[in-house]
Amino acid sequence: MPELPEVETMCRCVAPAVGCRIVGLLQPRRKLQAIQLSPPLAEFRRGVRGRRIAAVERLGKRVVLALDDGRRVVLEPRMSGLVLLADPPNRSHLRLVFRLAGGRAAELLFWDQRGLGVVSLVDEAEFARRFGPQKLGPDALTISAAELRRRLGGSRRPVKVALLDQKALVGVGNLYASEILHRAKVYPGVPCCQLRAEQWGKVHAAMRTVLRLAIRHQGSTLGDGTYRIARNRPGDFQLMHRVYQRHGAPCVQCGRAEIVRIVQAQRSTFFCPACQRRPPPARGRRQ
DNA sequence: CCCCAGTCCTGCGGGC
DNA sequence: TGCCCGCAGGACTGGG
Repeated sequence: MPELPEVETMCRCVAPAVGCRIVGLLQPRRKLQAIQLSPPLAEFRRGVRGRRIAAVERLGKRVVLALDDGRRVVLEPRMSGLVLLADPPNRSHLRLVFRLAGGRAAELLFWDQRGLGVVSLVDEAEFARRFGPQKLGPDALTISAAELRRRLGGSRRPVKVALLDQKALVGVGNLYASEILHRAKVYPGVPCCQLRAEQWGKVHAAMRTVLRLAIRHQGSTLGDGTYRIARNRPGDFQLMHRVYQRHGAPCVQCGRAEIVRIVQAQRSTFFCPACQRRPPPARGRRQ
């Protein structure tokens, strides 16, 4: 499931598409549901044909192609999508092919096994409305510790659930949220409003450490194997996971406890009960 | 506003 | 061998 490190890796891999002109758009129709395209294919094709790709940018967990007319193609991999220049995991789940000319890449591909991905062509106004700062918070790699605390510190939600809120900050998903809190030694169930400033500092530092390290390792390829990088190779940050999907295994940090799996907001959370102690109940005030 | 539950989708693994 | 079910969860929607 592509989160910030995986999407950053995709953006770096498709950077050679910058400068290319889009000369065609194909939607291979196999026995699969079509992914959500907005606007629909014919209008989308008219909109991108002849346009030059001026930039490839990451917006949280999305890949954005900035076109030379000011419009943007926003590619959302969601659960199992990939943005690639070549060598998708297979041809049967290839959803969208941008034919390119005049540069260093021949095609830009959107591949998606599960088909939950979404691809949109938007003008300036629609981009601001759907993907602007009202909808999406600052990037997890550039937000300051103070801003993180300001945006989440008042919430009564468990900190792990709040880290996934893309209105507060973008880029953190289910996998990295568990890894971040383990490094920060913060119990995932603690309400945000009970975290002290010093603990927000630790969460912020751990977030930067984990995400940067994961980018260096080109992201995490999980058991389903759908996440691939260039030349159809897996990432390797999964080899460095300390808690995610390691329930029942000993904690590599303390060696004293087994990693535990719980469910929060219908999603799996993994943590070490020794390193990430549940804080004592608040005292001193009635109720 | 805040927060939760349901929905979309496909592949896979468990149970029988 | 095959079928059904549950599960994986990012982002959106509807409702309390």
